[in-house]
Amino acid sequence: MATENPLILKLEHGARLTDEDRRLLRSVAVETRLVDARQDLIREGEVPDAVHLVLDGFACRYKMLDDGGRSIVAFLLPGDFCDLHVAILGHMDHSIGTLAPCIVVEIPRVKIEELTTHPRIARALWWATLVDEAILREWLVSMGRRPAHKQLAHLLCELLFRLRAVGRASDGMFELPVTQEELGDALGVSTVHVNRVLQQLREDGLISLQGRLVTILDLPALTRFSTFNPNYLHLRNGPRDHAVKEVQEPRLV
Amino acid sequence: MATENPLILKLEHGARLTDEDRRLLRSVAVETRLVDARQDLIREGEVPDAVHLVLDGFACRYKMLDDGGRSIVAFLLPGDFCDLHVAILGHMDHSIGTLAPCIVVEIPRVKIEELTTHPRIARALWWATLVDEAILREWLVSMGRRPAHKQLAHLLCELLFRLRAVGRASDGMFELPVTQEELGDALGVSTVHVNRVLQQLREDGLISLQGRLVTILDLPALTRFSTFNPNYLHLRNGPRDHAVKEVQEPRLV
DNA sequence: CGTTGGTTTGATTAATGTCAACGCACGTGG
DNA sequence: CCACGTGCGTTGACATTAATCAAACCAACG
Repeated sequence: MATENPLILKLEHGARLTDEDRRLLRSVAVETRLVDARQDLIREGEVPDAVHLVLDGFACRYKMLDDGGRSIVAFLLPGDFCDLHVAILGHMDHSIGTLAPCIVVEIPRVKIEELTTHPRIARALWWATLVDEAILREWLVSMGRRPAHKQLAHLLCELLFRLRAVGRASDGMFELPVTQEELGDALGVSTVHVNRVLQQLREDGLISLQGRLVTILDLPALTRFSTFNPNYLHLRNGPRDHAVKEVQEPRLV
Repeated sequence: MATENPLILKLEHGARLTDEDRRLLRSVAVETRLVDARQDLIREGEVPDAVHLVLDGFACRYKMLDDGGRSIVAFLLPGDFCDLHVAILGHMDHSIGTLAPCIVVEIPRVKIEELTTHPRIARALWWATLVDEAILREWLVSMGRRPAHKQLAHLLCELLFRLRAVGRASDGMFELPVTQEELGDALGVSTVHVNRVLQQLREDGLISLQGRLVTILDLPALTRFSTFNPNYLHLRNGPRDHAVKEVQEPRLV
């Protein structure tokens, strides 16, 4: 099922979708576009009127600093929206760029408005936004209170869970098409330090790296080491676990 | 106008409210409750069904770490919602506690749903959520890429702008009823270091501290020093600038 | 007064940054 | 097929930032 639309796979965690919902969601992901690695999808200050959705690849939100440094504040994985919100905020306060080659869709704003007339989809999109926020909070905790090796270990756990939720990881293995410099920009740490910390995790037998393929060798140990608790991702236990009992839909908006 | 309902003052930055909207918003802020300093409003894991709104005082979102440390991931100022979202996510992935004595309102979920049937209010609440997210991103940048003194300076600039937006700061002065330990928990820095960094800012003539009263002595210099750019707060230039031309209301939800 | 919570100081150590160089794989043009 | 350039990973020596530990200090308050 790894080739199923990652958006749907993801949103299933946020709301109980009907076949009709799924059909509708599939219909927005038709006019795909292939974008090279290291291309900007949107830049800080711009006012786009379409919403970008990543269907495949690896992208990020980032801010440039005046000293030329870059701070990556989020990784965007298959199924992630880039700028669902920007219509309300007016202009982008950060940029979005690909890290690896990506398949993206540009969804016109009217289409989004149409989607959100469907209560379960609207709820799922809210859910996705709020999970993004929860991830930001957890990154802040990592950045502020965890030493670099635990921070990196925590990030790898998060990526494993998020990628698994969209069928992009299996058996503790996933692709991380990112340079150590980019990792450093996400961790707030120098490239040199990323390299050393990575070595330590390998020496400790927690992970292995073959090219850009990450293998989590001992997830329980890595989880313990980084004090990772997946609660903040608000995923259902099993992906697509339809056996969970029905919850009311509190149409917040 | 500093005693006007801070929620309304804040939301005016996010949408063009009508008198009717304002009347409605005022009506939710009636059954206020006084909460002592250092009390939890909600704890991680709980599933509250009311929404908390801070009307006065100083609160924070935080997460506890297993080593006993605390990470403060947001400051909640007058006009800020604590948990507008939690209905959708199910359970809290962090706690919320007061730092100073607070006046809070608990708004039942139905009331929120009623509010969001009004398009301008719905839009304003979306806006508030997205600004919270933007603030998180900026904190992440600060944490990852700014040395502690710039990080602290940046935070003070942010607080000045946010408090000014709700009429709680004037002339570059505002109350910061927070201990240095709590500041450290927010900056991801030890108490001792907060103290030293604070001294430096005072020695450099950028700020002054009399008790819990912060005075920004040289805002342009502090802004430059911390590379603060208020864009991410998405405030209108002048508070309540009704001269701005009408923008369409993209009822996202 | 003595206690308590918060701030301040100094000495020492640990984490991470910076600079500089090297190695290695890959691709490209001669 | 080879020489070279380029991007990325790796290493070592050294500098800086911030953590830790411990103590002193200070004001508020019962």
